[in-house]
Amino acid sequence: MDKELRKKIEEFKAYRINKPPLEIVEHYKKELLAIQDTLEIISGRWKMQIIALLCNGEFRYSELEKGLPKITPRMLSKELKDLEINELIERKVYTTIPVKVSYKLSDYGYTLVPLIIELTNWGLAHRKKIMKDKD
Amino acid sequence: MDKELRKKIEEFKAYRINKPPLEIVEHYKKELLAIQDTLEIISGRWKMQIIALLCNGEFRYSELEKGLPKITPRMLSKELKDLEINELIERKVYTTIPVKVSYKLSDYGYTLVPLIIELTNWGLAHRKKIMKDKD
DNA sequence: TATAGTACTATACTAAAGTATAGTGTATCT
DNA sequence: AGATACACTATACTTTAGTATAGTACTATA
Repeated sequence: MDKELRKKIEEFKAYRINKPPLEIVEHYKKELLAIQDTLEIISGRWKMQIIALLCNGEFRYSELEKGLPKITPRMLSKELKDLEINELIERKVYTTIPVKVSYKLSDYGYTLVPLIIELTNWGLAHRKKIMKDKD
Repeated sequence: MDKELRKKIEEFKAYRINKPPLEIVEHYKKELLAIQDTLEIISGRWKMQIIALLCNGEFRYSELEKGLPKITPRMLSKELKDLEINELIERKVYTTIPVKVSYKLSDYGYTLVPLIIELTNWGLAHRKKIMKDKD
């Protein structure tokens, strides 16, 4: 465990409160809600795969379909709509014939980067740990 | 958007690849899997609430029930089992009569701290943004 | 012998997330 | 007139997550 992490944990522990369980949950209510909000926005089978694609450029609907061969159109359009509602991606319609629609990560979408890095790092480390524990 | 964040985003963007969609998803396969692993471990209605409680001390099964009045015993014991399997929490049995069982966050569990902080901060900022956008 | 306390487990159900498959609207090309 | 391209939408279904409610195993105390 590196020094940076230790420090963060110690800082975090400084906020602990010594109260009965119900009061603790109440005390962290706002933070817990924030966590659930975030998780709702990025969880699910497809959200992060779509975000990963759009981190690498602007793609058309049909290109996204090619990148995710197992997604159904219903799911793809629903997920894109959700991401757009949360302003993480931008949808642009080209009035060519036939129409083309392209999607890209918005500047706001890129604010997810630190979170994406943490999710990735923790997951990679966890896999290593699980493997090591098996021996 | 602060300087730190900008820097992280620029670093992140340096890893972008210019390839067809299918190859991009393939290229980030390992990282996407890691993200899904992490999300699976901390997602759901109860996981973070339990973790939040256990960040603040050691609690008995019945105390956790009091902290989360709406959880069913089936869910509570299932979630605790999951968290224990992933070694995020430690279960200790006191052979008193009647038996007492207590749970606490493990040292490994505390490695989630940076992630918890990111999830919280992003969620709080997002709520602010959504509120501001409404005006 | 019956009741109570602790930490659960079992069974059946409902709700949410995701899948399968077919169809729509617009406009060009053959 | 019919086929094709693109970006979806509609309906029905299955799977997973979570809920409701009752019951178990152990032992002590009344």
